[in-house]
Amino acid sequence: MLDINFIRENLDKVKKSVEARKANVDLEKLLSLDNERKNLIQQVDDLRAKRNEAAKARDKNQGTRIKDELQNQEKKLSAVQKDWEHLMLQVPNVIMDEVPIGDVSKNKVIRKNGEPPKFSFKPKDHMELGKLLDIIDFERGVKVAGFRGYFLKQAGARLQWAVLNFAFDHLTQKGFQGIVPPVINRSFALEGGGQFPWGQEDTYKVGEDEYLVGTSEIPLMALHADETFDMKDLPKKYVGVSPCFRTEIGSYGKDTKGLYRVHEFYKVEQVVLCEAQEQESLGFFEELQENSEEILDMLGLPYQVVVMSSEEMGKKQALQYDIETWMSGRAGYGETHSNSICLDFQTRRLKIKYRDSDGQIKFCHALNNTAIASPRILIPLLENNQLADGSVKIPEVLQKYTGFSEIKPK
RNA sequence: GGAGAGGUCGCAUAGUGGCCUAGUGCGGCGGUCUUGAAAACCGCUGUCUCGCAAGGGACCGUGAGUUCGAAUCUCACCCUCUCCGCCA
Repeated sequence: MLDINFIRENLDKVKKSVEARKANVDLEKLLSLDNERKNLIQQVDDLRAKRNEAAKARDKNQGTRIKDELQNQEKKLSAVQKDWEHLMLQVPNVIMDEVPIGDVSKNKVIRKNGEPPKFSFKPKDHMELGKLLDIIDFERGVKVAGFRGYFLKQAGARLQWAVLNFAFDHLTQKGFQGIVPPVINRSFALEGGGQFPWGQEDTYKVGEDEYLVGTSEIPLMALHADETFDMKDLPKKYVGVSPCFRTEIGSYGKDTKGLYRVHEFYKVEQVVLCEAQEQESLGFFEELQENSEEILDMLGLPYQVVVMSSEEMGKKQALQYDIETWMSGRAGYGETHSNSICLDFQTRRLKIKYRDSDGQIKFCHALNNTAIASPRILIPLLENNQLADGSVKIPEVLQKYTGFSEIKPK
């Protein structure tokens, strides 16, 4: 959420951002509602002041008269307030200068790292390999779980825990606090994290007010909702690991085969809360980016870093880098990581604050980035490391977690 | 799931319709004293919101309601604790 004062004072900037994202928000209506709201607040406050006086004087007649008028205006105010809040939640974050304006074609590759492997044979995709090695079972997965269901078996199951553990350990060693968060979250957490209203249909609803989160970023952000930090307690650096759930309703016909787009997966996620200084946040953005790239480097996976365009990035982000990892089965790059700097967009919704050195209370800045998500990351791990007979070599850093260095056809 | 108790300003506690502009203690900040510190004493010390300001208003778990007036009464909900039951 943006500050209404910021919207008023930087209307052009906000408008540009809304247009660049092709977002659907009526800013004019918001501003007129805001005026109405301010007037009503003034009126209601005046009436309350009068009511308080009348009550003090035990003036029943005066009191009754004011009471009626007050109830009237309060009703109006709460209706306007509700519409106002509804619209405020729909205003996307302001994009940073670095964001390319336009659709997916404007996504900009800024860096490539590692060479895609060359094969002397036609590489198999992970579905074939999964079957051949007997480590993925899609047929029974669909039988049991429905569309996009899967079982990971034997070495496949071990491999998934290995990557997750590897990434989790790696970040814990770097000073990130490891967290296993709840994944059934109340609506305030999803709304606060900026998942709602935009991603509502991609979210499973499991209770009156409870939802399955699509990323541990949601509970990790909500963790400190309504808290005010001392400066000395910042930054907060967390690494969460959790299952993630996504309906993928918006991607109905897309990536229908394989492990690429599934309804449930596991993810190790980095989250940072820091002071509200753009330079400092950008420093953490870099740091989170390096961490993810380092993990891919250690796994020996080639990748490219992409700056997401204004229409492709999420509504809560001010700037978003994705990492696309080389997947030999498709002979191309596929998204595996997403790095986001959200400034105070989420923390304002969640009321996560800190007391600055000047005594002022400010909203923290927040960032999040994927460390590793599986089973999607198994795609390049299997496809890029295959041998002619379908065997798959395990990257060295994972071997202490898997306990084997190779998966062989049965 | 059943039965009780409870949610008040960072923490602890007082407060059962108007003297609550929420008291007190602890903690924190500043000062006096001291070579320095402790102790003692004095003062200050919540958040949000409207306003250029002066100054208003809101907030006692959340939301409705009763009343001229609600932390206090009514209803619903959420959460915590204790005991019992069930259970990985």
